[in-house]
Amino acid sequence: MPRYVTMADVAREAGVSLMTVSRVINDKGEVSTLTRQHVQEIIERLGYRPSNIARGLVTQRTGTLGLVVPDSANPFFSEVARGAEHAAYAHGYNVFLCNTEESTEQELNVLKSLDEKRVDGLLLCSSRLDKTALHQALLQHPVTVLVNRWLEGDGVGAVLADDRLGGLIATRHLLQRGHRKIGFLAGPPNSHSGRLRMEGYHAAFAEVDATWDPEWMEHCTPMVDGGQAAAYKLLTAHPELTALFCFNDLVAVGALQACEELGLVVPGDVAIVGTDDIPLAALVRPALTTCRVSRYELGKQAMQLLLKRIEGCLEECQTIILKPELVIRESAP
Amino acid sequence: MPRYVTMADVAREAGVSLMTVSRVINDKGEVSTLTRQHVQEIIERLGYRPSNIARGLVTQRTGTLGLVVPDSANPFFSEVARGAEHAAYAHGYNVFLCNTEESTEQELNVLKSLDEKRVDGLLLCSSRLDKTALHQALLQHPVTVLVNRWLEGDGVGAVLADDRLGGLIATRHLLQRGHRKIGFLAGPPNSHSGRLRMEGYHAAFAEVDATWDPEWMEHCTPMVDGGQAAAYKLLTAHPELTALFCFNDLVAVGALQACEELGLVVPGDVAIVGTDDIPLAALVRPALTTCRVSRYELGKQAMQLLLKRIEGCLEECQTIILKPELVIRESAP
DNA sequence: AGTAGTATTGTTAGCGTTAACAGTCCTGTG
DNA sequence: CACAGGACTGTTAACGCTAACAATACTACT
Repeated sequence: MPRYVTMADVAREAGVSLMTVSRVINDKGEVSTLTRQHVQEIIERLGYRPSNIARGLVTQRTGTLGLVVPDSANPFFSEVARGAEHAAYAHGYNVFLCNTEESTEQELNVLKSLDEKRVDGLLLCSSRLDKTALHQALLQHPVTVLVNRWLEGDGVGAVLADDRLGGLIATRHLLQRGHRKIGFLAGPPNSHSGRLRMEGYHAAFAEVDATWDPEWMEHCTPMVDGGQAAAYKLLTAHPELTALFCFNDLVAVGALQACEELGLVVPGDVAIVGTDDIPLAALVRPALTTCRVSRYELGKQAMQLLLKRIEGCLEECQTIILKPELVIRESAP
Repeated sequence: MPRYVTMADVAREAGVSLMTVSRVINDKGEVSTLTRQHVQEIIERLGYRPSNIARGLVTQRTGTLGLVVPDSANPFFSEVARGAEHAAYAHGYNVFLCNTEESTEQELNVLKSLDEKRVDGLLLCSSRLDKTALHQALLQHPVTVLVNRWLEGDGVGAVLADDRLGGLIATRHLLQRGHRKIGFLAGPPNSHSGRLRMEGYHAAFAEVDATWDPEWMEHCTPMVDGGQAAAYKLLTAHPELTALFCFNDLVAVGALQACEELGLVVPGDVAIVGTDDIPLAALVRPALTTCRVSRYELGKQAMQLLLKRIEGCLEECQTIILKPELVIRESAP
């Protein structure tokens, strides 16, 4: 088993001290160009790679960040992750991308594990933990930024889409087109975004003095089959519904499928509005009307906020709120 | 800045030696139940989390694996990643998921960075590096498994979809339906899978003594817009084509869009076969006929192979080949 | 030549953990 | 009662690196 080449090997080979090699590696001035070149040659020749873990032990910084998402295969989060990773790379950080698989238990596991890895910071997307559990978990971590989740009180950063506004403009659009009986596929019961969208949904009804029925709402897993099952149930139980507002686009695609099964034409019989504008939204037929916040931007801004916080900006770097816009396509013209 | 709690803190508080705490943490027998409980209490109370990096320094194992993919937002790789992550988690490992953004430069960066992080093993998907560069890069890494890429010679593991067979059965299907002029959207020129699919594509023609024209092939980026542009070009230049075989499903979706633009009906005017069976494939209209290898399985098997290799199985744990199957849908019935 | 100042290099200690070995304290046996 | 042998606990020295300080060599002056 060939050991890794260490700095000591390089130093011996080059006939200089450890510190000189260290200075060359970290480009900390104070080394004559001659020795620098010589050392660099040896490094090259020996294929030396400094050990980040030894370095981390002494500097207390690992150059590593944690990025926690419910499901990295979900196009929403994969775009957020891309934005976040780009920003991190640009600053010389690496990222641990962790899935919670929508399970709070797994989420706690992942947080613990990132803690033990001594990540320099944490980007936590759409946490499903309740307030106290989240608070408790974050106590351990030095610097954290939440995405799509608000936690009152102490200094964690947050980047949010204005979900209430999203629910509002989506529902308002449907009401403007004359719909009055609008179902809501609400996603997981413990989703914060889901609750805010519901608020917006209700607020839109209030704006036009229309009333809504709590029976028109149905929770579901935030995926295609969840949306399909919930839409099927809702449309069967409430044939009076002429529109559906959906927790996200995958759910909306599920709703599309349910309509097809039930022989309902979209948007003729039922109009459908999704949320997120995932790539798929434009590709399904009919293409989805949906509520967009740039996911890439969300991830990028969040990571930049995290990096600023790591560098000590705490007062000014608290919360960023991104406004959604409605993308009107065929499913609810 | 509140320091992390260290093992020394726990030891002092509990009135025992460092080693005793270490033994409790690692569950290495030889500790009386009484002290064990006592120490565990203190650990709990102090919220102690062992430092993986200090541990890594002495044990020479980080409990961390590298997973390198061209684009984690691509549904193909995100499923592979899921499979791989699950397998890794099940064995107590964490995973660095890294994107190469389809750039060889970025790929080298990422590999270097993982090396410096001292990952215990490396899963490298669809590497775009050429033979010597790849070989060179892997010299540094202790244990590696390649996915979707073959590298002759020395001991790296590999998990492959039988891409040649995939190209063969897809093209054979089209030939059986009477198509004779079949275009090929070949993906990036340096893609190994692409080359193998081309072989299969040619082999299928040979089976029925038909001939193909090299002009029917067009390279493209492996994404929707790449496929669209290439399909547009190909179908304009060669109106005689009645079918397209595509590097992957995203490319196939692009081809679908190109047909729409050109007023060509799928499958009536042009039949389209994709590869990979990403979730989108079943959702677009017309739904895509495509060639599937379980991506989740691919990732899982690859990770299991990697873990076995880490544990020392080198002879028996070389190569796994997964056979694809054709999923027939509307785009090429 | 002597000296202050600067550029360059070296030395020491310690980051938080574990491997390896060295005790210490029992318990049962001859 | 002495003692082997297990059960438990402690001590020491790394792991590979950098911060902080110490030493040396060189430069340009007076």
